[in-house]
Amino acid sequence: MDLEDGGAKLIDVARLANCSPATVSRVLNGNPNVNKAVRDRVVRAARELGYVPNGSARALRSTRTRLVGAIIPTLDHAIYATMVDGLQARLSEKDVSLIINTSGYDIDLEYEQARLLVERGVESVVLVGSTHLPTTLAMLEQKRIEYVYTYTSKAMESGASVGFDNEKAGRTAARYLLDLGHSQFGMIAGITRDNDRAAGRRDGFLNELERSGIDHTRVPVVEGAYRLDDGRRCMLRLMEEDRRPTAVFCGSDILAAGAIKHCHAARIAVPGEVSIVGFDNLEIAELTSPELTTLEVPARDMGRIAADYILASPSQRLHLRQRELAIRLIVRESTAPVRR
Amino acid sequence: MDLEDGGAKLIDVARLANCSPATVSRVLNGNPNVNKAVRDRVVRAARELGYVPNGSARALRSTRTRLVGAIIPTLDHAIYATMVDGLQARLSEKDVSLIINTSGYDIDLEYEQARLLVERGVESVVLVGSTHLPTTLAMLEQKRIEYVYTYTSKAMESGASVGFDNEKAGRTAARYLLDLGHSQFGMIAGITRDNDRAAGRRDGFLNELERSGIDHTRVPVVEGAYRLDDGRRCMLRLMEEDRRPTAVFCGSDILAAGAIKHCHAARIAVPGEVSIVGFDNLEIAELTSPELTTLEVPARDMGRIAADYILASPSQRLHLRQRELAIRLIVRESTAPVRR
DNA sequence: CGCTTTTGTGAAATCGTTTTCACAACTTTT
DNA sequence: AAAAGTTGTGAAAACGATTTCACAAAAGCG
Repeated sequence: MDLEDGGAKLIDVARLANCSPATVSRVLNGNPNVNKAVRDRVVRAARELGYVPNGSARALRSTRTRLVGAIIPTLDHAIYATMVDGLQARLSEKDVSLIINTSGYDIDLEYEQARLLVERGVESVVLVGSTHLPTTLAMLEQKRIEYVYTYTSKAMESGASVGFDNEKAGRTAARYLLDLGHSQFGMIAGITRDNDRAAGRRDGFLNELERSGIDHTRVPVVEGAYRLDDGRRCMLRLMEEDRRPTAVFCGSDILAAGAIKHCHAARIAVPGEVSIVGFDNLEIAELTSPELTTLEVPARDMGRIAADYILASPSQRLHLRQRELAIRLIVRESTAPVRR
Repeated sequence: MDLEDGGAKLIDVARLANCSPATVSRVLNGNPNVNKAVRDRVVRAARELGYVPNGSARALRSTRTRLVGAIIPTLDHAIYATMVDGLQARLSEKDVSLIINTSGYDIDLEYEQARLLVERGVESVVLVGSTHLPTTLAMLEQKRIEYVYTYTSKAMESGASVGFDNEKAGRTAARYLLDLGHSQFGMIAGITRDNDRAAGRRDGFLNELERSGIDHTRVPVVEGAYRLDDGRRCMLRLMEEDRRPTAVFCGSDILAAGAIKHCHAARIAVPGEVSIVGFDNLEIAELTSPELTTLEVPARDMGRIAADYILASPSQRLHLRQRELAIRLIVRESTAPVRR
């Protein structure tokens, strides 16, 4: 067996199988109009030579790359990592490869990354949320690249979306806490700048409170990055308010876990003095004490469903353009009726 | 501005800039031998047409794809997600794209994925651990594709590696617990099948005990998947032993967190009755109560350093082939001297 | 001022596939 | 048995860039 430089090419297979390159190409692409005998010869020749097709050449000629791009804020947050895991798993079942980029919540950087993805010839792009540069979307449209929003269910003029309604989720949290009899609220939100999801949760939460006659301008809202420390710091701030909240909604389980840690340190009883609701239902929600009441986000499903959309034929896609997933309230031990 | 089908190509830019395709190519690739005036015309023309190069064509002709592949067990485990995050961040600074595949700890699937990566023309591949099919490595070598092992520091005949010594880590845990005066041990290991890292930690742990005169065959070792539930179940099993261990080493913080949960449920005092050591230093290590003593794994650094290796020139690479990172013991509250 | 070297540019070949088109050899239909 | 349709195959063009080579013009040299 030759140890040639780059390895065998299609024409070498053709020579060995004693047929034309066209025929080899047909066999490799499953074209049925090839004589069984020839087909076998080709397959054997390809195997013998350890032939691996050149994807670039194939992509160039066929204009199909079987490449998908995803631009997410970070892989350091489990909800995105899990989403990508689901996405990748489904795509790779169909031999579609996933290029992934993290933007660190920076939509300008996101644009640069989208540009590179376009250059690479991705056929679809998965985005997170609905806040993007207009140029980013324009570029994708101009190049006829499918794109899918995740983590949001807002109806967009273009592009598909698979996610949930962040405002509704915020309202759900508010409703639940109101029903427990609370009237003093606080919120620890994620950084809302360029983050429609964090903003949506906050707005939904405040709106629902307002609807129940609570002046939302008097509800303290502090923002923190998705880190334990920030959760702790934010909770400290909330507890310094004149009227301490008895119920705090956090934009992420991480923030909530930090908040609980602060309460431990400050000897504030949870849920005795303050009820805490998280968001995401990460694994850590079962590790805090008390265990965390939270809203479950279907991260893996979003990835899978986004993949299904991408893999669907253009005609099937029409039915799948908009997909709102349910979020569930998971009641554990960090919430309780207000104490009189 | 035309809304043509696929968008402008290089030759269109050439026409608009009134020069040859060759010159456009030179400008786009930063070749310095181009007159300033022409260069400006080309840049302007490209911008005006919204020109985006066709990566496949470029890759085909130049045989450089600027594509890297990574095959990891899963993104659902923070240590891998974080590693990939670091890897991607560094690579994208240099406009290198990362294709990622998850193999679910299955080395046969890993081979299939490697094959697809080769077909896509990746120039390097990042692998996890040192357990791989020989065919996988042979294929990469035959195609002259660089590969980097992570999470291991074993000296391999070929390929580079960046990681740490899992056995040494296991010994460190054992030493620490021995020094606290413990003599009854147990271990909750990750699934060791096809997982050299999990096996290494276990072997190192048991070897160090043996060296201190403890018959390692009498140290109960149970294996669990990296899930809270498995940690709980495994701890239950250990605590049913005739001689209850007073010190348990876990192959992952997740398992350790599960173990602690079991102890809570079973009213076993940690660290009063049993000391627990985790592995990874995930965020959750600060969330358990008591907080978890653990070994810190430099996940992000591994990704970054792997990227540096990949981005280095062939001559620089020689110095970087082997990189062992330190792991640190982080002492928190889940461990204490043995009780008499 | 002629001779070599450098600089800037374009024409054409090339990368490794897929696709289109043509065509021979069989089948089926009428 | 002639006309029409299938089937299986190959030759050659095409995909969109980069690279090689050639060559004119400008610059440097003695």
